[in-house]
Amino acid sequence: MTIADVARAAGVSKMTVSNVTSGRVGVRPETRARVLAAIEHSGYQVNPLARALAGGRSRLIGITVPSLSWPYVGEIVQGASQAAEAAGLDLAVFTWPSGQPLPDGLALLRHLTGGLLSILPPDLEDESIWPRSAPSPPQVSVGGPGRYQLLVDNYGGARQAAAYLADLGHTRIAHIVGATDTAPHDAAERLRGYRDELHSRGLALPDAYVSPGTYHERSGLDAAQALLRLPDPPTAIFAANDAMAVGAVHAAQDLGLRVPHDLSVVGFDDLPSARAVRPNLTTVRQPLRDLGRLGVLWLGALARGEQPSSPHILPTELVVRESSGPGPSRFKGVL
Amino acid sequence: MTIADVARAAGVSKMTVSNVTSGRVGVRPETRARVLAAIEHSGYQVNPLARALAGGRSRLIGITVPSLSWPYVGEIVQGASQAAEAAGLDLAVFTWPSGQPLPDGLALLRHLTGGLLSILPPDLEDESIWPRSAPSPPQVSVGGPGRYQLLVDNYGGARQAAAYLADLGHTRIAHIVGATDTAPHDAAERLRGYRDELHSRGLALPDAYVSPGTYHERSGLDAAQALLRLPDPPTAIFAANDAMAVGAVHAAQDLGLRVPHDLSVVGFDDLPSARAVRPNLTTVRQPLRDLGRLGVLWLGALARGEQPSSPHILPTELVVRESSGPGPSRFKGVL
DNA sequence: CTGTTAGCGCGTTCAG
DNA sequence: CTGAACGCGCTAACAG
Repeated sequence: MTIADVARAAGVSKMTVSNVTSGRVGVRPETRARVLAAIEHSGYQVNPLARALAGGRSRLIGITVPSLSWPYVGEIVQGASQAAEAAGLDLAVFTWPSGQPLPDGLALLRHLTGGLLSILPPDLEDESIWPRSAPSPPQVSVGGPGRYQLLVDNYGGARQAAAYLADLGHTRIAHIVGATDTAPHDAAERLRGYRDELHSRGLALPDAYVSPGTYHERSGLDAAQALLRLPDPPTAIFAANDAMAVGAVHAAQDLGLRVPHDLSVVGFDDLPSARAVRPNLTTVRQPLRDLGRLGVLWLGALARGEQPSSPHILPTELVVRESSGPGPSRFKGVL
Repeated sequence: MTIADVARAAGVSKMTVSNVTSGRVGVRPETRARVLAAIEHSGYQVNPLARALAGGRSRLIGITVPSLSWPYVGEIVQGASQAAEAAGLDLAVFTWPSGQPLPDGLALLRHLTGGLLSILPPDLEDESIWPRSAPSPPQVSVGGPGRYQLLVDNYGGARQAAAYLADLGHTRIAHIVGATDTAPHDAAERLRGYRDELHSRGLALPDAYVSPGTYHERSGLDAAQALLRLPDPPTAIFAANDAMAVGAVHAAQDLGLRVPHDLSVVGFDDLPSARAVRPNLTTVRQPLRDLGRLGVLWLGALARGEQPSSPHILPTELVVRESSGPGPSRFKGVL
């Protein structure tokens, strides 16, 4: 079943069939009906490969992600997926673990897709994935380097969290840092925001209050355990993501401390799990779905020849729930 | 940069370049070296589209998933992804929400991929996704209908869970059923396993002990709350997945009950989150990553002309953790 | 409005 | 071991 078969059956040329399947104008209604009937009758489907090879516009966009087992990534993809569906586009997801070489499958994307969205792309020397010489589809980068980048205000979000805890009366506020290999930039920015905010308030910040983590729940538990055993333990912990914040809550509970009464915990991300945990997590919300949605929108704009202003930095939002409360000074003063 | 350019630069024919890039034998080493040098120098990359269009074998496999925001699905994809990488294959993920029409992007898969793995595919009248007439790549189905299907022993797993609770001395064991729209077959099988096991032991099973859920944490919480407020509340709850089990734990805690002392809770799935929850969840482990891994292996076998014996049913495994304990009879007898 | 002529880039016959 | 010719299915130009 090729376009030629349909053309023969409808008594027209291949070109006319092509015009019909591509939804182009300028085909007489009765001719169109005849072609459509022939298509229906034969069960013909256009071959997207041949179409792409011949230079037709692609309605497929590609998205590369470091891993699909991180809920974080799933949220972004979900946002992109919805936006793509709304725009009548198809979305193909490729995993591209950071540090790994470029998967061969991506060569395909280059020829087949109308645009590429990369989540946390590895930091390539060259900004582009493809050899510069050849023409490539537009690409937008989420949280990584690139010509068109969509970012989240990690620095500002961290300052929000630190400011919130300080305003509650906490003076001993520790931070569990994110992994420095997975999303190094994000982790560094959150650390910087935390530091700057505390410094600006003249709060002491012992080295021991900055504890390394891996973004995994377990590392949050371990880090918090160590923090809480310090001679002068923190009364509040700001973790660089929700998973580690949950670990911190568990560490506190293991030591017989109550959250938020004895320890306040603030996370970062606001994944659905933040609401499924007891106590519900106070956290800095990242607009993850918006990230995916905007990425697809940008790709559409780029395809239309428009130039989004890059980089675009999305704001975060502090979501106060149950894992945070007043600092000890507020109580101690009264007692 | 086409194959012709490389051929010209290396002073050979296109055929020779093709032989080199396809790793075929019968090219003189020095010629091969010359070609490789020309490729390196020019930054040439084969166009997978043209290759596929010309009938070459594809190293790409496709996988369709209902959604990427369910951790359940992420695990399977992760397994498939690892197996694909090990086999030197590329994997493209497409979302295909159940109930939705076939995304156009899948037409592409048909022409481009060497095989298709479908997670929980919608129940099509016709077993195959494509029109039967045309040749299609092999497809294996995970948890859904199809010529080659990979399944999990949901029935057996549910019996394991019910038997375990009964062996602990529980006599009042309730079940929170999974969504009947999302993965109806799975939910029904788990319910059937639960029923059969309790019946075989002659345990009473009031209608009120079978409570509907949606697979979401919130529905587990609501269902458990209702169950625990029954005049004769259950002492154990078996939920059809981990998320609802977590909800049940929270419902119990909200009512001042201790888990597992006052209520035992068993889940289903054993997602990573089952270990990140307090108390750690006792649950029926599904080999999700194996599902993805096996799917890719089957696709490879099918490409080689072998016929896997279908359906293949993978066993589950009961993982005992902290959310389950002896039934009240054991204690009450002593007191 | 429709048909004709060229390719898109590569793999595959066949001869040499 | 290599080279020429042809075809995969479709679309972009240009005619008519």
